[in-house]
Amino acid sequence: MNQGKSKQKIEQIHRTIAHLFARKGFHATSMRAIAQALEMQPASLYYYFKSKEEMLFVLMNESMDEALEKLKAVCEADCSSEQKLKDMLGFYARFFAGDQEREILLVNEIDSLGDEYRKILIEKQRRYVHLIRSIFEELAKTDLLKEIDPTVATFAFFGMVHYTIRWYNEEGSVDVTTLSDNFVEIFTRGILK
Amino acid sequence: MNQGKSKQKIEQIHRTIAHLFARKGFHATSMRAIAQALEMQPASLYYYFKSKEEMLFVLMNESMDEALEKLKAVCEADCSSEQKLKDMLGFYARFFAGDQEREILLVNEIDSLGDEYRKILIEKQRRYVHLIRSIFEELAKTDLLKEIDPTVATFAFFGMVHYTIRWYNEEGSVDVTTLSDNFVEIFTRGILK
DNA sequence: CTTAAACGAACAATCGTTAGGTTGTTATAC
DNA sequence: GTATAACAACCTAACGATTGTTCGTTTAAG
Repeated sequence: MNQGKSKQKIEQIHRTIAHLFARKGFHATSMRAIAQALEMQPASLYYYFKSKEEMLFVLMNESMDEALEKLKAVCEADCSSEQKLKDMLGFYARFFAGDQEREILLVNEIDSLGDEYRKILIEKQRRYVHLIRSIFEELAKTDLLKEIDPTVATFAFFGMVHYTIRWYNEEGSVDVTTLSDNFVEIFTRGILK
Repeated sequence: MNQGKSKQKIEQIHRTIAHLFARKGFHATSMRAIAQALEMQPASLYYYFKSKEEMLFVLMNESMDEALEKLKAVCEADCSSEQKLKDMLGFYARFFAGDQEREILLVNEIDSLGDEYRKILIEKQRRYVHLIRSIFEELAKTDLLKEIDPTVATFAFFGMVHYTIRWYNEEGSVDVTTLSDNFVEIFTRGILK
């Protein structure tokens, strides 16, 4: 039953590494700095990961799978496409405003991975973008969407949400629900009266 | 009159370095790689820059000054606040869709700078955000703006635009004008009919 | 004769990584 | 119950490679 490497410990290690990678960047974070943060010797890290690159991949892959799973649930729900859009926007805004340090890696560090690792994540990202595009296409089919390029719409949305990790502070004056609601309103109806 | 270091050569050097920093990231680009791209020896770079960090700062500072100047022109124009908003959105979208490699540095590599350099840019960025916020406040005063947090609106817009450099290709199916128009439409009136 | 613009060679420091050893705990054999 | 094997979870010490940078020198132009 025991798979060794107790779940708890592993989770703490992952969290610490994600924190460092997110704050300083992958290349600017040395194995020695990671080891120090975990009160370990650099060599000990190789008991948990086979390389520095694998560290980054494992973290990103976890986040990606989680995001993909949740998004799929929203897309497969039995409701109108307009409701789906709003659900999706809401979920996504929350997701990125919440556990930021993991998601910042997905946005910033894709190119820090080698070809093999990157290919895996790009493929998942492709499925991801496809799911979101499908919502826009549904909207277009029911004639609810303006004549806006679906690609532009998709990435305008990604940009809006992904960028939250650069400025948003959960302890600040804007709470997550307001943020999410504002995003939905801006994206669907715009900022002007 | 001749300040040495002919303008042309310097410009080419800056362009090449910006390209490398933008594509691979600051920390992942070595001085040797830069030298090779310029068909120089690593030591020769120190005739033009006193350090690697100064390279990054000079590039970012140039871009920042350029952006700030242009934005100021838009904000000080004599026209309605709604027109200002649209001008600003248009200018900004174009700015980022155009000379992407310089702007990607502004968005991605702020934290790669040491404290002194970063402080200078943060201050300029502060002035920048303030200019944009002032437009939103003007709109609110004339009761054109919805009840949306101005901070959220500002950064929603930044996000939308800054993210273009991650996906937009000028040679693709969407031209810059369409992109800019779509951004303005989404941001002011939303994607739904 | 000066100076701009480069060069080759080397510097100390740091990088990711590995080899091999030392613990403490747990499961099995006697 | 005690010895023994096995293993997880670390360690120390060092490896070769690469990092940003500096040194003193050379070349070309005015």
